[in-house]
Amino acid sequence: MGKFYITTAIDYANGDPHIGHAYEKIGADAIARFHRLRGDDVHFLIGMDEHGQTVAQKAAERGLTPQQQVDEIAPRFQEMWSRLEISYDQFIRTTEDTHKAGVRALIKRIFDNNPDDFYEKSYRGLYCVGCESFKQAAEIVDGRCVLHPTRVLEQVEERNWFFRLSKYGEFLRRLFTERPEFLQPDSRRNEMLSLIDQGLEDISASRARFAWGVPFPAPLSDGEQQTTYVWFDALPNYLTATGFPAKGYRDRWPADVHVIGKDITRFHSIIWPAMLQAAELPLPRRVWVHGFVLFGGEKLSKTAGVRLELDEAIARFGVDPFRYFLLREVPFDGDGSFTWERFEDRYGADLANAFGNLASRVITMIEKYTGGTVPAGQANDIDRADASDLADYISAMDGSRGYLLHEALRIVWKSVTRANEYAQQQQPWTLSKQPESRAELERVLASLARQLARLSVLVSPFMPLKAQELWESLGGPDSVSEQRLDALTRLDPAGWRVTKGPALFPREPHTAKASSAI
RNA sequence: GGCAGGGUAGCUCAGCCGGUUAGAGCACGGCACUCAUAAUGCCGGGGUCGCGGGUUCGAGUCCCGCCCCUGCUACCA
Repeated sequence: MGKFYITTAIDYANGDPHIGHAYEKIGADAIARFHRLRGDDVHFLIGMDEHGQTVAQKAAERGLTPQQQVDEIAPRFQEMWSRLEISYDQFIRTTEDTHKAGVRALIKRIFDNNPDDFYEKSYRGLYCVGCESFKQAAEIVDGRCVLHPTRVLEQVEERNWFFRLSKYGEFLRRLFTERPEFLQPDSRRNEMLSLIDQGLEDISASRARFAWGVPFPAPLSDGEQQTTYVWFDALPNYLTATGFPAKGYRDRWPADVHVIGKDITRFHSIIWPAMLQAAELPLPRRVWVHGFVLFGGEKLSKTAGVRLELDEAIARFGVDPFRYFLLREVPFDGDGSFTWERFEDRYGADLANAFGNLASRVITMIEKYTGGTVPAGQANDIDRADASDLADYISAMDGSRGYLLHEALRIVWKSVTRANEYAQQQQPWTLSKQPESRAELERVLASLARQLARLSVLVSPFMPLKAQELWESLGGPDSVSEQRLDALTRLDPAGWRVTKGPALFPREPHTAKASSAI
């Protein structure tokens, strides 16, 4: 029991939300909901990264101001997150005044506490006018930018503020070594350690070339006013969202976990902690790096034409099955594939047949055999086996071994299978035909109802709507989200009035095997 | 190129410090059952454990070489 501040990467306002964005939000949402089930005071942050050249450029192309452009995109993300039942508590936008003020305060704080960490330096590099950015050696072939081979790279020199990241190599190495949970999975931590081994280079903290951003709080020595560069603008959102530097930010900061994609590991595990250390502020407790959703093994990318419409995926079976599928099929510590075939298999096997049908058969039997009231019964071996699974479920969800959401779902389905096996073995339908077996029948139905009630709670972080639907169908009090995991082994639905509703996960005629065979 | 991880049934994967007939889920086949969304349960078929050497009484499990895949190798927000 305590506060739990969870964040996701802020999304760049240069397009619509896609499945990659959705995967991260859905995973973080499951973690947030899990913590609410534990009784934690959860604060779940999502947001938009709205500054930078690309946004300004896009806006210019459309004859809009950058602000108009981002004002148009942010609501589209928010609508999608609502649709996906993402239970965020706060939606931050880097164009908010409080964020901009917070960024400047953070930078000033570094100037105050470690004045040597910022210094002016001329940055020389090959600048591609096509990309409007400096190019690294790997992106240059025959002296030309690989993306714009017809343009000539310009040798450009720019004077900027630099941040002394190199100073923090040893600090970060100790952080990763002494607090291995800080950065997970292990593979990501090892990559960052090897990066530190290679030696960290200082990074620029301001830029002259674009104005759509936060004015850097200190002018250069010649008086030139520059704009805060990406790291110092985007990363602090997690801190500025708490109100920093206003009093009270410490009620929330530090974040308990930053949930991010593997492409931005370095920013969150190297640059961000170094910035905070330079400002002498507490570091986040952990950074969790998830993998990517591939589409049939291919990376989703606009250029390669590999894309999957979120709308289409949601429309297929609804929001909850989509959430379930992503979190079950794509391991949260690595990459995984989305395929329609797999989605249909999972929906049919796990949701319609195993889980949905379990709910259906149990509720029907209670209606038929005990008049719709859940009978009373003592805990049995099944409850003990479920309790053991519950412990595994918690350890897969609480971050202690990483956020293994796919693992948690696998464990829940062990319980689903156990319930179906139990029903088959006990055969309440047979018991119902023998008046002398009445007590036995009630024990069995009570057991099945307990199992189902627990399942609806366990499944709720992943499928909040369906979990609530089942909870209501069982006649449970309040809402499923108000239940507590620590009370789950004592959860007793005896006396609840069940109501059989429509199938939880209807099997669709056109996906049934019978119709696919001609 | 360097560093890291991986290549195990049709598919997705488990197999810790080497030890009897290599496991799970899905898919597939058969049987049972009827409470249920033609759902469920039980049984079964199916694997040269990337390739080639080596160590060992014994190797997916250790060592060497090779092939293939993935990630990282820093200024894109």
